[in-house]
Amino acid sequence: METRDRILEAALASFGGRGYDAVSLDSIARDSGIRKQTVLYHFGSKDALMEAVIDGTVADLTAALLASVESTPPATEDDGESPDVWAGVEAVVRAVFRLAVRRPEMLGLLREVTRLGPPWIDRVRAGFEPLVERARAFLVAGMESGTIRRCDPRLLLVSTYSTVMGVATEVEVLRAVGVEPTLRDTVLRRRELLRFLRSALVG
Amino acid sequence: METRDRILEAALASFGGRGYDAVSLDSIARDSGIRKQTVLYHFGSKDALMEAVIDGTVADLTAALLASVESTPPATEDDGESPDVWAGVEAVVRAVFRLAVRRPEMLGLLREVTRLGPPWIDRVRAGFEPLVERARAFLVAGMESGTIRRCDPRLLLVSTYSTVMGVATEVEVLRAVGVEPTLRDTVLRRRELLRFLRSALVG
DNA sequence: CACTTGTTCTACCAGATGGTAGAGAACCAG
DNA sequence: CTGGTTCTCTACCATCTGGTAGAACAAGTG
Repeated sequence: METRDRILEAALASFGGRGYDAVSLDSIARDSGIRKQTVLYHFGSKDALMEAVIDGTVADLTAALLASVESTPPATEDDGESPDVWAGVEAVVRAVFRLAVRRPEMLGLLREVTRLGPPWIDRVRAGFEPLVERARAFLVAGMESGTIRRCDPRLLLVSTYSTVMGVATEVEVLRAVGVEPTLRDTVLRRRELLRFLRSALVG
Repeated sequence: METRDRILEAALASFGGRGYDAVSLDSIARDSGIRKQTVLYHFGSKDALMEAVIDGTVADLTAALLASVESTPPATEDDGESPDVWAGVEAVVRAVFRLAVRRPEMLGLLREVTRLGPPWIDRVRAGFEPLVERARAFLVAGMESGTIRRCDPRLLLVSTYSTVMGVATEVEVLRAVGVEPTLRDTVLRRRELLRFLRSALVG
């Protein structure tokens, strides 16, 4: 069972970092210290390997994000008081940045899959559906409590997602505007992003 | 000279839509109604073709964005009055959405190149440098006139870029939250995005 | 006419790709 | 020891990849 995990790890790094088409089974095998045929023994084909990588990543990302949210008090709907909406947003942003630093391949894979589209994206959509629904409900609750400005929660979710993912992972765009994405710099970026989001959400 | 243009068009559509690695010279030639060797006659190699596609796209995008900005009064620095910052932002967003509808391959190529990184990204960076500098100066002017909240203009630029590009081009993310990216829907998306940006920038 | 130049083609190649067939080794159970 | 299961390997294959060599053809130009 250990070989299987090594393959998955190498495949995640390659697929998330260089992209599905740019990576060969041979190179994944080389990274794992084995032969290509061993890869094909554990996962029947390159497509099947990609499926396994996606499923694993979706599970890990879901777990990380849920954990980050659950460490903050949830916004129950019978709570007359305004729930601490902002703490929730901040927790998620922190989780995403932690992922961007520690497991950048995972966010890279997510980007890659949204680029490749079907059929890969379907697995992600299915796996993330509860998370998306939860985020939507979170925004709606924030609007009803008056903390978040009223608008289409789905579009607000897309805007927020794009902003967070972009600032956290678009290394080349950062360089293009003269920001070197060092580790120390990441903290500044996160703080600016949180200000940006607070303005955008609270309106 | 006509064949050359047909090749460039087909290559742009393929590279921007499916990605550099996923596209073969044979398929580009097929789309252009010619043989692969004719492609290699006009552009010495696949890499050289990609370079030409990138350069053309950078030029076209620059022209489109500059035209959109110049149709609105520029913010001169000796202008004591607050220049109409918001009109500038709105003009650019409108231009990007027009591109997303009419030439989605161009924005797709831009995404692809930021994903591929060096050496491709260098050409884009070089070509966009004046545009980036102009945008940065625009934001700084907005801050000094009190229209835009004060912060690091480079990071604000990255946040804004990410949000606009995401909302305009991330089709699969839109579908994941239940928004079908139809043409009619695009207008709504743009309006919501502008509200989002106004809140985020004005703060 | 011959000669050059520009363009598109057929023919071909070496290397990489995803995938198949099957041998050999390690292990456990009887 | 024997037989079966699990895993990793070598050997091989059909196909596709980017790229080269050079013929065929047209259009000028002297």
